[in-house]
Amino acid sequence: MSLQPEANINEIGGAPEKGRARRYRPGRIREKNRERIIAAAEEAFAHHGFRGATIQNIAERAGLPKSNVLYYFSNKQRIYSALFDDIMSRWNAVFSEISPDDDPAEALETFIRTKVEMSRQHPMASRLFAQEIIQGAPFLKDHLRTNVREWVRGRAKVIQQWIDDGRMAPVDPVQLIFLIWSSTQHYADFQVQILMVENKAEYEEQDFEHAANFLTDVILRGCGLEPKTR
Amino acid sequence: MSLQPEANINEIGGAPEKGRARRYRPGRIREKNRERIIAAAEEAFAHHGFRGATIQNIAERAGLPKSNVLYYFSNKQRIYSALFDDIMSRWNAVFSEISPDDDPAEALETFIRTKVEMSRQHPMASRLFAQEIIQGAPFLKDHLRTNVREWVRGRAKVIQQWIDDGRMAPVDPVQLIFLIWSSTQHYADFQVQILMVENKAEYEEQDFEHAANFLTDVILRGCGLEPKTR
DNA sequence: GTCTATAAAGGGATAGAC
DNA sequence: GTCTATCCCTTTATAGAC
Repeated sequence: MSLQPEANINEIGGAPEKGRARRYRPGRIREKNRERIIAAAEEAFAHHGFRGATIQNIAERAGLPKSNVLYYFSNKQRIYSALFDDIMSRWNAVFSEISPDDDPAEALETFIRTKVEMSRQHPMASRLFAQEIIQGAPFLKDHLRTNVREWVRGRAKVIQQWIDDGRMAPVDPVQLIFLIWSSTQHYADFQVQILMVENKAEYEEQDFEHAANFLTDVILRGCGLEPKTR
Repeated sequence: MSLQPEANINEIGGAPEKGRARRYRPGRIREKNRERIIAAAEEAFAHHGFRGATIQNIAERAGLPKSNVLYYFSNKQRIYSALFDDIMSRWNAVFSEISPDDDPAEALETFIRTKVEMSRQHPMASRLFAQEIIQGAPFLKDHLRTNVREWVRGRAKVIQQWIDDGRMAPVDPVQLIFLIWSSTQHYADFQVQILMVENKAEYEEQDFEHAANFLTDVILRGCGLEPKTR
């Protein structure tokens, strides 16, 4: 994610060191290290929250000395913020492109399945986000109040239009969005509980399909719709 | 919670200090302080997780000096564990007394409404529990693997019986329990997000009723049932 | 039972050698 | 760009005066 295209801007300005034919582009190590730190930080913060996570721990996970981490990100907060740039943009992309002309069942099913898929592919990101919200959203409060709020209002409007057109049962659109968020994210955030209850060491591919099918069935039927797929 | 009945055991052994007619029972201050610490710790741990919370912060919230907190609970872990005694027992009581003879719609509706009510009355407890699970359940793993697992199996069995008797749609009982957990706890755990999106400073009484009505409608209909109340 | 003092360890962040 | 050494602060926990 956020990898730049092959032709790197840095190549233009960078003087090849002492004329030797180096195979590295300038900034390449930088990029790689930043990514390793980002990945390590996602785990650390998801595991312990902002205060509980330590730079030392992030450095260890990234396989770098502590001061190296602080060389790339000048302080703890910068690391934390950097994580949410990726997360929020991914997050925003789901269910954004709906219109009143779409088929409600199809659109909602895609929304649910995409969210379950995100829980599968980015569980750490989901947990990190959950931590931030549970802790009172100190860093994301503004973002929630503006961007997320607008996003929800936009989607709710479309759902309300479907209801007004008699194409689905009259349920509160905003609550419906909350229901889909909570039920799908649960598979990432409460993974340990689910695994313990189901007596498994880890998820299998079919578990997510099963979960997505279940949620699609119940929620769509709950909205007076019939699932299209399968 | 966990308040003992009026006749206090301690009264038997306690010598009334210097013969004066004291109005305190021995151990009464102790009890009161313990409760204040418990309440303060719930907030602190819910806010910052185990590592992120500090004894200093708990002491401040409780209005006691730090060493006083460590006098009552010998270390940080003891405070943390003590919290879950209360939480897990409350938690266990909900939806426990169901039988295959019960009406599915009525039983599920009660389950949903009780859980929403718990989110309203004990949001800190819910957040604390969520934190613990997201962080990998280091303290509750055993409890999940044994008690919670058995609890879910028992309830799922009853739901499955309802399905086999043709009294509700054939949905996965365990997934249904997860759905009800996640969707109801969401109102406590993600409170900040919900408030920001709905542009409110705090919840009002009607919000919870509205949420409970919505969830009852959608989930019961999703299970091929009709809500009884209202 | 309460509180001050303090030991011992760990945390974030910076300076500066390489 | 990398890494060691280090400063300074906070944290947990204990000792011991009151």
